[in-house]
Amino acid sequence: MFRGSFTLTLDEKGRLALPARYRERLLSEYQGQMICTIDLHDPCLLLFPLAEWEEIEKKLKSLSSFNPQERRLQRLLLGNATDCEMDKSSRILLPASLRQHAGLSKNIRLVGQLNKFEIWDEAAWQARLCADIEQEQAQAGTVQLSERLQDFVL
Amino acid sequence: MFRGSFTLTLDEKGRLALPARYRERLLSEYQGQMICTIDLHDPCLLLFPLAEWEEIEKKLKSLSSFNPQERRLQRLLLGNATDCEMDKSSRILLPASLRQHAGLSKNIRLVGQLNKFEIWDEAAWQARLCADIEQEQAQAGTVQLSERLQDFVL
DNA sequence: CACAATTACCCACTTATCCCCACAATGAGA
DNA sequence: TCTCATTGTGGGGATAAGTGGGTAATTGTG
Repeated sequence: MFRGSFTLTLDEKGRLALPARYRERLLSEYQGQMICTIDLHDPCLLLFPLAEWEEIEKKLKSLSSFNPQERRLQRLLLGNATDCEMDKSSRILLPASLRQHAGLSKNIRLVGQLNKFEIWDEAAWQARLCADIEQEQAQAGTVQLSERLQDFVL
Repeated sequence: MFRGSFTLTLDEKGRLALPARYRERLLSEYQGQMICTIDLHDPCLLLFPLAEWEEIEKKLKSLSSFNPQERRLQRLLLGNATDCEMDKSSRILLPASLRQHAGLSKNIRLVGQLNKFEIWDEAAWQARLCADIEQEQAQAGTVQLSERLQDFVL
């Protein structure tokens, strides 16, 4: 599982060098096959090892072609999913369209999220981080928690 | 399974060159036999490998000839289904009637959707993409999700 | 049967992608 | 502090992909 966050740089060709600490694992466990797609709710990209992504595809497959909401989900996630194979320098090439979606500039933040990574523009990430912490503190004890969070123990 | 999206161009003869990354698979696995038909809900075409299309035909076969809605579905999908065999340059010829239905101009977007591709006019695809993302973000947490989506985890 | 229109094949050109190498930056160990 | 090893970054050039158009073959129609 992936965790932690890393600052990286996107070079002029749109390539991203993955942190050295993940390389061996991504190569041996997943043959360096990665899938990158957009996030639906935040201005960032999602980077999955292929095997993990295929789990998502299984779920997407069972959604209805006639329910507009489910179809939209399929179209957005699948339509933007791009194969990104690691090159021999352990870099992946992010297509221009995806870079644009997440507003990626040169400074990138790669965030480990269990079965995937999130790819943020560094500035957007910082802003979001501050906003999230603020909101979490502001609403402490005041807002109705979801059922799952009711029983969440750290 | 197919995923990802590609910008392609329709030439003056109405031919579409399929992305190189799929060619080998479409040839070896499906002998280059494709079926193209219209989509019922969006201004785009659907492109199936023949073997995958035959699965759809099985389902269509089991629909009632007396239920108007089901009959309509049969008529639209089957009536517009066209054989499109890949030529030796891995191109398919899209009939004028289908091109017209999807409003295809020169710039095309081919979108992988598991067992099929969607074929969009690039401008229409962009517009739809923006609209979908907007809607997805706008309704976050506010709209009732379908049962399947309630527990959808990325 | 002949003609026209459409379709398939082939070749050539332009553009983009991938592979490789080189250098810069960083950190560890002697 | 110097040296070496590893990681991060940049870019040139080979190769393949995408595209356009000429010509031959096939189909359909009068």
